[in-house]
Amino acid sequence: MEIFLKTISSINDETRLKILYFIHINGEVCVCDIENSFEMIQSRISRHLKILKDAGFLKVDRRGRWAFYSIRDPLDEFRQSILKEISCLDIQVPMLNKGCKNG
Amino acid sequence: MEIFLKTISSINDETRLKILYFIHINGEVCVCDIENSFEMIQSRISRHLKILKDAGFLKVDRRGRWAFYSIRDPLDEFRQSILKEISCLDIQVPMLNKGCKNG
DNA sequence: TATATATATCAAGATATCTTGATATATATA
DNA sequence: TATATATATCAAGATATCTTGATATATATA
Repeated sequence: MEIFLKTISSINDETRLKILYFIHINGEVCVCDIENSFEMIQSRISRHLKILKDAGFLKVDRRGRWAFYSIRDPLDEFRQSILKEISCLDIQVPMLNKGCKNG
Repeated sequence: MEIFLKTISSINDETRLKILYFIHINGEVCVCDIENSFEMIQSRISRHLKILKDAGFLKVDRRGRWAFYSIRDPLDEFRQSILKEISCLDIQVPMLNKGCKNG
């Protein structure tokens, strides 16, 4: 129940839906890529990424001073069905705008 | 997007999950059945039923002075997958306690 | 070693959601 | 017709969530 509600509340926010979809179509990105693409302040992005990660949608890979976020793989069937549904929503996300000189 | 968020926010609440699951296993029930089974005040139940109905999970059938709520049928694939996931959660709901002389 | 960069976290104010109690409306019954 | 019952809706206070700006931490570079 708590895990289910954590999963649901994580996608109950327009900003997080956009971030999740953005990562879904762009693959692995770092925080400042999202920061620059969406033109949102970093603390806001970081907070939403943490929520999506804790809800089981994202994983992080820290390399150097960067944190690279991507869709967790494998994703269980329920989260997959959610992601599929989100993909059908015609969400407007910005182009990827790499904001830092990473690898 | 708005419809998706309305669907998601409707299940982002423990009380509504319980009510939805309760209707799922008991079939058609009226508001006072839920009121008596859950021992919650009527305005609270009414509000949550409206949210679940507006989100596409429930339908109402008004007969006499009663409003009978049940799972909307047919239910689209996404809401079905949500309902299926909720069914696996081992949610504790009270026994059906009919609180009014209907039917 | 000093500085710059990337990220995470916290506090405070703003906004949204939930619960309760009061009230309005519609229908059934005396 | 008057009263009781079932339900919906509203206002107000309580609680949760979101955004911003400040700050802490870790790593890379000069």
